[in-house]
Amino acid sequence: MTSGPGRRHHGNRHGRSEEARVAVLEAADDLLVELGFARVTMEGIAARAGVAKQTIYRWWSAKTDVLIDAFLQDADEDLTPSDSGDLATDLRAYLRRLALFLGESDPGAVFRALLAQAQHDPAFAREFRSRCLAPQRHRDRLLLERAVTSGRLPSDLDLETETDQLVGPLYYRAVVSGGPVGEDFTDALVEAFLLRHGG
Amino acid sequence: MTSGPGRRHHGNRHGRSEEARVAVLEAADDLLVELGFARVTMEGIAARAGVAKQTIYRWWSAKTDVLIDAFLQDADEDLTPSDSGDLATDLRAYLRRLALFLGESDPGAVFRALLAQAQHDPAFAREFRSRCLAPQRHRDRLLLERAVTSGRLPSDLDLETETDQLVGPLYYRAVVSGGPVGEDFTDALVEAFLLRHGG
Amino acid sequence: MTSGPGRRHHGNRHGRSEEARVAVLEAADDLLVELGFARVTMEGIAARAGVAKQTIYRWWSAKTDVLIDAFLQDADEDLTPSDSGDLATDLRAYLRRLALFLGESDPGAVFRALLAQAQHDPAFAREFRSRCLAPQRHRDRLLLERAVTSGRLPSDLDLETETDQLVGPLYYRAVVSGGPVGEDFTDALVEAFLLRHGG
Amino acid sequence: MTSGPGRRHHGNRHGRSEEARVAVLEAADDLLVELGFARVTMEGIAARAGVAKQTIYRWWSAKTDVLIDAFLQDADEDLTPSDSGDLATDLRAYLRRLALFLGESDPGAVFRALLAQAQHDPAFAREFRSRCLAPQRHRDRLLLERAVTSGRLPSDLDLETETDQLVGPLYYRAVVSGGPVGEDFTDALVEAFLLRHGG
DNA sequence: AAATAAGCGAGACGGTACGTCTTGTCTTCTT
DNA sequence: AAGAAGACAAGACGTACCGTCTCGCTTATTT
Repeated sequence: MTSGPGRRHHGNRHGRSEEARVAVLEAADDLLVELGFARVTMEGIAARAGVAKQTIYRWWSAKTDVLIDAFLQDADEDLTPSDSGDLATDLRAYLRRLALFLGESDPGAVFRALLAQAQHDPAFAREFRSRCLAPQRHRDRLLLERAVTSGRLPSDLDLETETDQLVGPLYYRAVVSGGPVGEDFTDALVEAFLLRHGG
Repeated sequence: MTSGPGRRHHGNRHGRSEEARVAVLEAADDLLVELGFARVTMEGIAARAGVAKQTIYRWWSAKTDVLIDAFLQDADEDLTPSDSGDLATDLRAYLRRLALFLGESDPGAVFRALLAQAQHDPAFAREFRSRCLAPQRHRDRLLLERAVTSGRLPSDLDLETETDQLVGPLYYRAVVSGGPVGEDFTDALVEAFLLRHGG
Repeated sequence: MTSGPGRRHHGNRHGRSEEARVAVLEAADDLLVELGFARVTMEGIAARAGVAKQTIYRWWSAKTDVLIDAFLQDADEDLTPSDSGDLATDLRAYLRRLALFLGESDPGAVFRALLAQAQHDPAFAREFRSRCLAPQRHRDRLLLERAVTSGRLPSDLDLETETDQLVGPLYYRAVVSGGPVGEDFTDALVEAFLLRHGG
Repeated sequence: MTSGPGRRHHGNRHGRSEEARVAVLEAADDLLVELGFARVTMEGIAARAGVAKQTIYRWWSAKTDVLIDAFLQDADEDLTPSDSGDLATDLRAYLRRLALFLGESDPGAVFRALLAQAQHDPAFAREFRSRCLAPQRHRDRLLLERAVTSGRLPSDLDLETETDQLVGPLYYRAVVSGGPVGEDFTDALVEAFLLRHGG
């Protein structure tokens, strides 16, 4: 219970309060899941976090900006693809985890809310794409990239289109149609891929 | 200075004003394209339409409700699949039109905005799914349905999964990744489908 | 308990809500006396009056503007000089009432607060002078004016300076020095006046 | 680049920085004249003085406290009555100087602002009366006191009431009515006094 | 010389109130 | 009866200051 070197205090000249930062991100996360995006407000986040509004505005520009940070803290760890050596196995595992993430998890709810907000606000869309979607896209295509590098897939493969065909239907169900994204479905996507590329 | 027979007046005892209805839908449509969803307000719609706020609230529950009506007026006509007899040709044509609709058209912008709002508000999501997404889903699977009925595709085909694989990547690019949805891409989706089933 | 023609309701196209107007003025008056000027806030007035902040801002520009209205409702009735025919008697009576008003009454507290605020804000000072001080000044010199008109005082009397000598010391004690303003004091001011002008 | 002997540096263990003290008082004075009391803030004073807010709060309790100090530095020197031996002459001279002080000078502006604030805040009123008004009151009655002591005025004179009649109208014009306080006016006040006592 | 300790500039913090904006309801008058 | 007008209660917005706090620096004295 010692105060280590990373311990930040309220207000000092060397930067922001880590305590406040974490409280805000957690409050935003919780409120989104509890109330839904529309009813999350800066005032609500401040009250829940026990923080002054000005402290939020000092470090974030809007509630979407808070939520991006909240999302980024969770997304990396949950979604890094494994690498067993067998492409089919890895793809099946990754799509299952992606499905759970998008459809069931709290960070997934944040992701969908931000994705929605990006439709409403072009300026935010740019921010969201570069900070959230680009890394996510990178994870989504990572297994195919590795397979090309290791020679298990031909080097002239159109990675963009192939990735879209692999994960697009999954996002579609999770975000647009609201259909179920169970193992049957994700496995079928992998089967279709293998049919195209000879697995 | 006479009023023609079809002329509807402000306030009358014979039902709602068609004039006001149309003015509201057009104002909503225009404002969405001009300002983006976030900056469309009921007050703005009323002002643009030259209509009292109460008139809007009398007939619609919220701005999303107005936009659904505005969308439904435009969507049907644009997206009914043609039927040339050749499945591959029809699929290619439909996906191209769907891509243009989602990515470029004004009704497509309304659609994306409403889809986004459905992420933020579960109650609206139900409304939107039944009134907009279900018909859209019906159009998206119509060609495959016909082909099954006419025997060109096997009757045990999983229509849901196949439709998702066909249009999912397209929605994904249009709504999520923001990538281009040109002919190359839509044709590639049809090729993949034919590889699975076209023989 | 009927709703007469003057009865005003919440929001209609023909003007403001009398109910809200009165509630705001009373709330402002009460809060000033209870808390003192510095702790009267627009939010506090709104909450006490059961009124939305916007309703206050629609009709008043600031809390001082509300207080001016609150003051004007009370001041007229309390301070109209009587006219017994005897100048000395009338002057003594008026100064006593003025002393009580400035030093003891609730409207007097409002007056002192507004006078103070006028020192702090030149723009408000102009407003306050024309709407409150000018009528007050008129009341303060009314007895002398009448006496000049009726010939009891010479027509070349410098009314401004005489009025200042009569009431100035009283305002000075009430507002500046905080000294007592009892009958001894007000009567002494009248004696001095009579000494100057021959009783 | 040497530091002179009187030079105070940031931080030392034996007392406050004279440099900071002076900078704060000057900043407060300047800002009051430039912006008016309402727009003078602790943050503004700190910024103008090139001083940390905490430094101000360490030595003063509020902006009014700063202004009292700023006022006291200027007031004494300007307003000590002269003593020519002739009461009427001295009174005329003093009232003219008092009028200029209250109505035209920068310290007079500070005085009026503090007087105003004393109306708003009873606790500050006590502070202000004892530290500013009492000495001022002493100066205002000094000439009459001396005249009593030296036998030029009767020893049973009610000094309080006489002083009020002498300077009250002047304060009244300067602070309340905003009327002009020229020589005509101040001389008239002295004439009235002489009429009462001058013989 | 090193250690100590106070005042300092800096600025983040939890708060409160500001004045504005939009929402959805309501009432009145007009057509 | 429907519409136009617009006042209303509610409550979130983003900003400005408040007064408190911690920090690391500078400096004068003490050891």
